[in-house]
Amino acid sequence: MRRVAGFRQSAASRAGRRKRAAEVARAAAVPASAGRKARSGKRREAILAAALDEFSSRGFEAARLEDVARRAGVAKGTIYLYFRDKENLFQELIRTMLTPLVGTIEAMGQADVPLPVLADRIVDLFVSQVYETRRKDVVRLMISEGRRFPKLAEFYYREVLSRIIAAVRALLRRAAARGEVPEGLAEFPQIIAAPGLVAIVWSGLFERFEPLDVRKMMKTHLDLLFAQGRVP
Amino acid sequence: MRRVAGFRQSAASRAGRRKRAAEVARAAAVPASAGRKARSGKRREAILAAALDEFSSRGFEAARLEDVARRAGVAKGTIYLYFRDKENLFQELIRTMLTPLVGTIEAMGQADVPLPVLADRIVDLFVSQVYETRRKDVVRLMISEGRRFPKLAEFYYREVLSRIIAAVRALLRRAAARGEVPEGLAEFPQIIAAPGLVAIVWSGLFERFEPLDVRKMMKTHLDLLFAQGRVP
DNA sequence: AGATTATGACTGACTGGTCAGTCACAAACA
DNA sequence: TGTTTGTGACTGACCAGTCAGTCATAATCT
Repeated sequence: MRRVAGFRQSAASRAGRRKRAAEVARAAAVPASAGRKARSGKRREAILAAALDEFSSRGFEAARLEDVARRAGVAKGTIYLYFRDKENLFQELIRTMLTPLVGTIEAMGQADVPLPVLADRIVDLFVSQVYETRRKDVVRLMISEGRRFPKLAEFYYREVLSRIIAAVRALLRRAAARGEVPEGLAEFPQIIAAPGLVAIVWSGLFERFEPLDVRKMMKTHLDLLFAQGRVP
Repeated sequence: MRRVAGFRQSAASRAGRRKRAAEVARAAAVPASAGRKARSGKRREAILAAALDEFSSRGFEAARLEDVARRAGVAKGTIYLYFRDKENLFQELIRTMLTPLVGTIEAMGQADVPLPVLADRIVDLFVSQVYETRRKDVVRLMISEGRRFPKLAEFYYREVLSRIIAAVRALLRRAAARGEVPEGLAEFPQIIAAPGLVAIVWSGLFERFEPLDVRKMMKTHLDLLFAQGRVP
């Protein structure tokens, strides 16, 4: 995987601060006093967090593992003790950060609550668990780079997306059976999530020109969709 | 990157293969018979088309200008006669392919047609002018790479997106005034476009696992949103 | 018209900068 | 002490962008 020369600052200008920064970061990230097991876990986490920062701001290709290492307070070679290669690091980042969310969503899909309450819950869940979180960056990364990592896209589809879709679809079907939403909606759970995705893309590209009230947009959207049942 | 006018290997030793290769490549892309003006235009187009192919399949960073050149039937250096650098090539690609669409959309925003007809028109416009077109790839590129090109995102927002949003918003306001859609919707024209964006992302990442009927999804969505007015 | 000269579009080998991944060695631990 | 964990200089491969040189075509001349 290759690089573009023009878009980064000169190597020389970065080199000066490097050593000092590494020492500071390392001390901050992993206290030398902890046991080996705990220390190892913390290192892994530190590397993943650093990787997310770097991948997010420069993109997967342009991100330098040396910068990831520095940010994690670790030497470059150390990354290779925890991850097979750059791609595997990316994979583990996605897996680690998104898999836990699935259970939460599936749980939410079980309960049959009144639609207005459901709308609020969906909005809250998205905003508090994704949008205001580093998960937003992970999702953005998946959107941006996923196409070039078919295996990763497959993993994500199988382990995350298909399960979320199934949960939402089941929920919508039950609501449709009660006549609260039209039948057609259950066929496209993607519609429910669409504004969330728009918000993530928007925040990365256009927020600075025109801020977007995510919460309000999602609420407006869901209220509109869910209002169908009220006037049969 | 600068060059010192140092020693290069003798020109004569290079000249041997040149002529044949040049003729073959050029013949494929641009007939040598055309006038200089026409020829130049075709070359530009050929390079842009090739760039779209390469950027789409490998991403901006990983795309090699040498591959773009080969695909366009042109030498690498020729690209630099038409575009300042790789980034400018990307910029021109976006500008060239998306700007013309704006007028069409603004025109559509003028007419006040019945909502069900409007829904069909929006779906048709999106599917026939974007989704089933190379513009889909351009939009995908914008989504994927736009964050790392703030100037490009700004251009795109100013010249394309803000105008589309304004047109759709005006349309929605007029519909709201007639009571055909709720007031709230006009605040978020993004909601109208959201499933289109989802479709583009989906097609790149998950189509092979679960195909998506874009037309039907968009229609379902718009019919739901626009159904509000029918039952006051 | 045909011959001659001028132009600039086009070529592609080359350079300098870049970085993922390796490995010989060092430090920390138990 | 031996084992595990960590280090960072190094290497091999990579590619954007350059520019001296070429040659098809246009312009000018006869």
